[in-house]
Amino acid sequence: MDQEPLHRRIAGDIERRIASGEWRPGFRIPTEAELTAEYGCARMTVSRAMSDLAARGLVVRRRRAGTVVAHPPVHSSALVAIPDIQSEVEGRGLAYSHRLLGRIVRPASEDEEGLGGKVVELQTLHLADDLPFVFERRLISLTAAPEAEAADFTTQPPGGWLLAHMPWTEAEHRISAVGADHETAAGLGLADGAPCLRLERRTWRDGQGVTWASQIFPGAAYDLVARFSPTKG
Amino acid sequence: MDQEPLHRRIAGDIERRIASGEWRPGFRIPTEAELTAEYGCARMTVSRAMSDLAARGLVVRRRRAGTVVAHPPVHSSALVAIPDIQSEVEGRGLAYSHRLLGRIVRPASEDEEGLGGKVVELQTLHLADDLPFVFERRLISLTAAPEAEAADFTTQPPGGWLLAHMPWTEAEHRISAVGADHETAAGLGLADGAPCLRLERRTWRDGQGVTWASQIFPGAAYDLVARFSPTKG
DNA sequence: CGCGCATTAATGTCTAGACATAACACTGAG
DNA sequence: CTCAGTGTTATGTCTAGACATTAATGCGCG
Repeated sequence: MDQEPLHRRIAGDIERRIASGEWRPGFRIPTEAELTAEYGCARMTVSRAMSDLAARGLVVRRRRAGTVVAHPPVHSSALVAIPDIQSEVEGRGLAYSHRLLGRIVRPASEDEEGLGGKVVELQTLHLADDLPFVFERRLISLTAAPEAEAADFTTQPPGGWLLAHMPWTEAEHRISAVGADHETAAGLGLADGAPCLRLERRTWRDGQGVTWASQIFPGAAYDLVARFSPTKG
Repeated sequence: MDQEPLHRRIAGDIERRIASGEWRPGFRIPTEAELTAEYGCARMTVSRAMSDLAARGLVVRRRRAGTVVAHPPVHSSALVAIPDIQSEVEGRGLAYSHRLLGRIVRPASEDEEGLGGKVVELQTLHLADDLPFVFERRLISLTAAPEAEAADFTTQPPGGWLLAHMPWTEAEHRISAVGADHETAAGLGLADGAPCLRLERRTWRDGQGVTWASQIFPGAAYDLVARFSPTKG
């Protein structure tokens, strides 16, 4: 009944004392030598435990000065995960489906320069149990992904196709609230101007724009939710 | 000019090959024995490099089966950081200020049970260069934070006060789009029903509810934005 | 007093082993 | 053919050392 390796137990002991508030930020933790004596093990074992805590940002280590409990970051620290639509729908136990509403190939306009010369423009409606869930407008760069011109987006939604075919190296998300325009409202079955959550997503691969997507969720039906604790990455 | 420790160099070499796409997800990385021979070092050194990569989620290690490049997570993987309002405003080079619009102490209602018996209810308006930026409603549990009854929220906004006085162990965020109700619209200087971004935040300390906050941003004026690359945590 | 230098206490890296453990692969019995 | 046992392989943990690096500290000199 060993189960837990020693270095994990040591790290856990320390973490518990930090989480409980017994050791507040700035508190200087016992040295490796002291912990080595306390646990009766080799220094490397203690060292590994402490390095792990340092890597997770719970403590700060400095030579000669010792190891102190880290001050929690003041900024950010709070996140929301943005799910893949299909996983999200299926995760709620609903049947996922989608309909391709429009598809044209056209030259990129001026403000879409990053996507190169030619793009595919798509309109897709994502449904959960046959009810409209998300209205998506998407541009895919044919410079970055020429295969997209031949891809069949009626069987696979464009997001899933891209995930499989074009890994990205950089992305930008933008979340905002908008009133539904006429086309969106019609697609989602809402009144014009109804509040909706818009998620814009742009991705690049090595500096070349790959895709731009605007996904619009009915405000009443969908929330982005995240639950987390500060110590867990 | 050594600078970089060997284990870091090894991990870096591997990471580069993963990032470049040379080693795709599922690819089986050379074994520790092979890398040990290649770099002419002890196995522990290679092991540490690989453990670090595994801890960061770039590779998956299994006994006997070896180490393979991890498949990027389908869910999450995409995040938005939620900033502290004051930092956000000041980060844009604007002057931050706030006004306490209302403050009462009352018993918690039924659906606020998690907050305990008595709560402080606050309405605060956050301003950027004296223009309305966020309308915030907040409840603070007096069970979890009795000092809140005496705190002066006209000098320090409740979010900042809590950050300093009550560290949380768990939090939940919820982002949604709503139409501005009459009170909110008045505070922000919008028309009733104008689309707004609502950020709800609940925090707990050891299972005891600490606070609930609803922050409403004018849809036209504010987006949550995040830019990132997949390998960086 | 203040400045520079040597001391030394702490972490950082690395080695060459050892044994433990998980899981794939094979083999022989039924 | 199937299944249980067994061997093998790769990772997981741990040790007892060694030397390197950093920076706080104290000390002596001017």
